[in-house]
Order: sequence, then structure tokens, then C-alpha cells
Amino acid sequence: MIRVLVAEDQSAVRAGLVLILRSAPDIEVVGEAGDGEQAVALARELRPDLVLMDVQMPRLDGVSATRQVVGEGLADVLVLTTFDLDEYVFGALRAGAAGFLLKNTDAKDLIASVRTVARGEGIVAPAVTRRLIAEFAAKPARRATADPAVLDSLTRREREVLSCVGEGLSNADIAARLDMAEATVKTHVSRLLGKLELRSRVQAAVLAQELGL
Amino acid sequence: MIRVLVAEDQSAVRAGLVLILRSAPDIEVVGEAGDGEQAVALARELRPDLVLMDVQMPRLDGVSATRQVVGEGLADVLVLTTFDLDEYVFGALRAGAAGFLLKNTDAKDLIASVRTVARGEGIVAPAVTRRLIAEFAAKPARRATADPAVLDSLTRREREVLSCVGEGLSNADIAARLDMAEATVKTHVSRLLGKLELRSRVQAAVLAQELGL
DNA sequence: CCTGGACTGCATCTTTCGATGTACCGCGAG
DNA sequence: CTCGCGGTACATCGAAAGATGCAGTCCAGG
Repeated sequence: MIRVLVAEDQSAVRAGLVLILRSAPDIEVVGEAGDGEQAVALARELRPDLVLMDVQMPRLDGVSATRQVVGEGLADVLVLTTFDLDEYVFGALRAGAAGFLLKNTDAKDLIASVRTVARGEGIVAPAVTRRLIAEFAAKPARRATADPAVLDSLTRREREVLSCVGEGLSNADIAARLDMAEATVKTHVSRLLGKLELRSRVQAAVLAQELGL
Repeated sequence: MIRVLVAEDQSAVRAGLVLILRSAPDIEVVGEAGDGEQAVALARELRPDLVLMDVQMPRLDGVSATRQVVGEGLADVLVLTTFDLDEYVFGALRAGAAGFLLKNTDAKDLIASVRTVARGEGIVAPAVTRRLIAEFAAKPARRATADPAVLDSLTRREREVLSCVGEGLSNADIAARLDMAEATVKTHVSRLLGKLELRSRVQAAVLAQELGL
């Protein structure tokens, strides 16, 4: 039995969703929320397998609520919205949603999608999949030079310093943040440059960028 | 009528796919290819609406063939494979595929997917959608600071220098590459730092990275 | 115990960077 | 014409970054 929490502010729409979900024998609607905060609270309390989350909601929007629910590991989230704005789609997916559907999805597909997400898989409405792919392809591929393995040769302190360098901080800035003498920062920079076979902090910064700091 | 080209090296599998597609009244299989090169050639000749492309193929692999077909704007490509390796998935999507399915997809879903892609939408097998979302979310969102518009305030020479800085080059390196005195490079660096409100070449390098050089 | 290695820390010295002042060229407005 | 302006170019000088040598700490093995 898949335990679902429905979060949607418009009660009529919410009732429709619940009706659809109840028609599936293997799905149980364990709770309903009328805003984002309530959704997060109920997710904490009820521990559903999945939250069906609307994007536009009062008090706490669906994207933020998704971030919290997923961040706390409470449940998978399937986001639902009327408008397939890039802002919603990408925001929801970055927030950790396992799926993204439009409200014009028919009952059969909605139920199938809930089952898919409950299986630990993902589902994205075809209408937005193209844009997701395009957005994905637009991002530069992780280069061979950006192999996270090279970080293994660095010590904890060196990694911390590298991270700061990646933010564009000066040695003095780093010294202040990590509470050490500027001279010490220079030592670490010098060492990590050597280990990574780089010739300046600029290259280190670029590398840090590619590695996502 | 959706005109489809099937590219798959194993003839038994290909026959199966063709059989499935022919069972749909609105789908017409206009050609079959046994390797990647043939797939590209037939796509040029037949101009199908969609190419159903296997990844593993002799002579030219499916990903490369996809890149060519999409690059020339010949048709949409729906990639099909047995193994959902990240390398295949991400490679195919970067190559411009409109969809990615696994071979365990049943006949009904395959036909539905073909129709979806033919409508100009996208489709990704649920089993890989999660990883696609995760990979997507892992990439840093385009920051507000990485607004290409800021480049407008720079002169041609300054942009060239910025690009070099982004590669991690020293002033001396840049002077050599752009054939000017090191002192001049410093001038340009100094100016662009001012215009972009940055405090060091390191930040400039990071910015250049975000802008894709 | 003590010894060697890995990590962290600081001080000194050279190189590089960046700010600043100045100069030349091309071009359009007055 | 000539004046002003934007782009490009170079030299000088104080401030940073980077290389190098060395000391203290912690820990694993002998």
C-alpha cells in the first residue's frame, strides 16, 4: 500500500486528486494539507511514502516545502502544477522532487506516476522533458580534468583552503575565515598547487569551480 | 502518420521493434539500419519524423549517430538501450536525443513514447529519470552574477584578456598569446576588474568560468 | 620510549599582480 | 581644423601571491 499525502490549497482540486488516488486499490491517502507549512508538518507526523505537492500554495510554496520534505528525508515528492514555467520545473527538481507533472495529466497517468515514484523511480511530464533535457545538455559535461579523485591527495586543511580560493578570496580573507596567519594560508595554497600540478591560485579556483567547490 | 526509421544491429531485435511499431495504425516504419553510418545515411535520404536508435552498434555508435542526425536537423531521435549506464544516458541526451528508453519497455509504452516524441515532447524511462534529475540538480544554477550582459561593458580586448584569465594564464602568458607587453595586460585586467566590480583576477576567472569563457 | 612520517603552522624572500599616471591613435562633433 | 573621447598601449611602484626552510603536534610501529 502506497501512503500518500496530498498538498494542494484549492479544496476542489484537492478533492479531485484524492478521489482519483482513492480509486486505486494500492494507494491510500493518509492526509491532506492546504498549504506548504501544513504539508511539511503532516509529512513529519504521518511519514507518508509520497507527497503529491502543488507548487502554488500560501504560507510556504510547494518548491520550498519540497526542499524541506526531501531534505529531512521524510518522503518522496511528486510535484504537480498548472503552469509548466521553467522556474517551477527546474526549481522543483533542484529542490529534490522525484517527479514533475502538469495538472492536465489524466487520472490513469497520475496513478501510474504515483506508483512509479513509489518504486523509487522518477517521472517528468513529456511536455517539460524536452526542456529538462535541453537544460541538462546545455551544462558543460564534467571534464576529465575535474576528477574528484585528485582531491584525495589533499589534506582537510588544504581542501578548506582550496574551497576558499574557489570563492575568489585573498590569502588575507582566508586567514581571517579559517583563523590562521596569512603565511600559513600561503603554505597551504603552495602545497595544494604542487599536489594538483597547478601554477597559480587562479587555476586552483577554476578547478574548484569545476568540482563544485 | 509518423514515419519512423529503426536503427538496431541485432536483426532479431530489430524485427521485433518493427513488428511492434507496425501494430500501431498511425506509425509507419520507413526504413531499417544495421549500423550507425547507415542510420545517418538513411535519415538523410528518407527524412523520417523519428529515428529509433540503439546505442550499441557497429561502425558508428548510436550516440554519435544521434549527434549527427540531430545536428543536421534530420529527425528527432529516440534512443533505446539494454543497459542504463550513465555514460549512455547522459551521452545520448547531450547528443540531442529527445528520449531515452530501456529495452525492457513493453510494446504499449514504446508506441506511446514514439507518439510523444513525434509530438515534439520528450520521454525518459522512469528508471533513469531519477538519475537525470539528480545530475541536473547537481549542476549549479546559473547565478545572477553570471549575467552575460555584464560583458557588454567590456571592450573587445578586455574580453579577450578575461577569457585568458579564465584559463588560469598569468599576465606574462597572456602577453605572449595576445602579443602585447605584460604591462598592457595588467592595464586590461585592472580595467575589467573595475568594470565588473571584482577584487582580483581569481574572481574574474570564476566569473569567466560561469559564463563559459 | 622514540622515531619517523603526515599534518599544520609560521617567517623570510622573490616573483607576480594590480593601481596609477601617462601617451598615442582614430574618429566624430563642433 | 582641433578638440574631446574611447580604446589601446607602456612604465613605475606598493601590495599580493608563491617558494622555501623550519618548528610543533599527533600518531603508528618498532
